[in-house]
Amino acid sequence: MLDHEYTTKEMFRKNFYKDWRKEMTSEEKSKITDINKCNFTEMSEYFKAQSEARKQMSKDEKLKIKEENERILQEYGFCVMDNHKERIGNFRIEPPGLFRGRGDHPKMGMLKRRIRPEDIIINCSKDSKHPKPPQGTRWKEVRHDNKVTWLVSWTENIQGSIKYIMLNPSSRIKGEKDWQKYETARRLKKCVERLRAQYREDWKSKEMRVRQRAVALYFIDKLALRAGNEKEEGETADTVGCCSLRVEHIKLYSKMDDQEYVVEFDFLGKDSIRYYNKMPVEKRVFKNLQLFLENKQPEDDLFDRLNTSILNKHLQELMDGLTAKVFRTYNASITLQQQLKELTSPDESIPAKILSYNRANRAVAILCNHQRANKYLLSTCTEMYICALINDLCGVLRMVEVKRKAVQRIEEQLMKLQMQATDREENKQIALGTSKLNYLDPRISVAWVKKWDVPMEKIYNKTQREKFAWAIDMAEEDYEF
DNA sequence: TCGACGACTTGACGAGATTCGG
DNA sequence: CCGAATCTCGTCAAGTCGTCGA
Repeated sequence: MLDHEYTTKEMFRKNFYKDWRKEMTSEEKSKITDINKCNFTEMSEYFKAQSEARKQMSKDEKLKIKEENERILQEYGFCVMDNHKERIGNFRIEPPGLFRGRGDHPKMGMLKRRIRPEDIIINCSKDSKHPKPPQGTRWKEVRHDNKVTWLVSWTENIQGSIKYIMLNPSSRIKGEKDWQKYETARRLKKCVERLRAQYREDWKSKEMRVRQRAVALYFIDKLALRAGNEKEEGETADTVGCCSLRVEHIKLYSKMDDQEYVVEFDFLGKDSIRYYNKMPVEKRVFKNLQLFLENKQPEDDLFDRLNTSILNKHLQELMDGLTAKVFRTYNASITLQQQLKELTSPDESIPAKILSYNRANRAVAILCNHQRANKYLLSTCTEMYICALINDLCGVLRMVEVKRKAVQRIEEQLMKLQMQATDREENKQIALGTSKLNYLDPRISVAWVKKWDVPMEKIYNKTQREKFAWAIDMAEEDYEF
């Protein structure tokens, strides 16, 4: 880990040293008294050499390893559920190591223990043959709970939370759940205008808790914020979502440039990814926010009469199965559908259509704030490279006398390059994967692909096609979210 | 109502595999 | 066929949300 920045952090070193001491013999304890005097480079070099050796392996050796991995997958990577052989998601146990939280995590550097058979709970049906524990050991428990989907669980020692082994996204049980999720979002589509009218009405309520609820819901709907559960202080990095926003996370401007009633958001969200946004809001929202801020300190809750449990109970009353996160799914999917309609032109080429698709996908990723670590410098180099390539191609086109077909091929290649360059340029800050995998009803994409005769694999790779098999099966070109 | 706990989804990230131009 | 660029896929942390008992 020595190469990584976090090993220089005080918290990381302190936590690591504290846990390390617990593992020391008394002799080591008296000898090793200061982490800053410890030199780990020899170990570091050893592991670097190992990874170098791995890179240098011959084709044959690499193939051997690949075959061995495949054998392990075949042996441990599958189970039978309801008479179907299903792929298991994460069948390898998590190895020990030093915990790396994200952001400013108070527990970074702590020792993540090795998991032993005695930590493991197996969950299977009574009559099934489950894996035996290694010789001379035993499982913590073997149970038969058919109300849950996990096959194996254990308790992790950093946060004390439970970890699971579950099925792959391609499995029936995950696919059905996914489908259900999008069906709930589609039901929201049918009543969202009613709900919007309702929360706008609630902005005027005489009850503070109702107003707070209504403003929070407006943010969740309009900005696709997450619900924002309370977190235990000192246990995790300090991040927030909608309901847990604090006074210090927003700023109000009655006038900014040419806009009125602007709210500026600046906070760390999930995974300590920064959310920064300036949004003009309606006057009534603005006035409410001013009211919520009255007589509060920066570290006070913005919505002091609200939490996720209250909000979700309210939502449940408005629509069966409705919770805060459904808004993210709904808004992401509806945005994709609208954008696809808007951006796709019937007579453009396949590469151009794919660019349109990615642009629509990108609009959603931006809505959901799915950012990518900034690799600007690197990208700039590739951009220059691509520009050079394009120039070369143009030169070729101008200078050389070639047959019609060849010209056409080069032109196509040029256009494809340009499309890809544009795509890459626009993609620098934004990661499309998460929204594609978790928020976009796959049937929208399937329908689009069928309608425009775009090959499915241009949109979904192999794993994605497996995960969305249900949708590929189900959706025709006229599917409407 | 409140907090703890349990189950499940969502998320960034990086190593290794694959692709592609020369 | 080689090396760089890109893609894929696994990993595991960090969320959401429901339930349960006091």
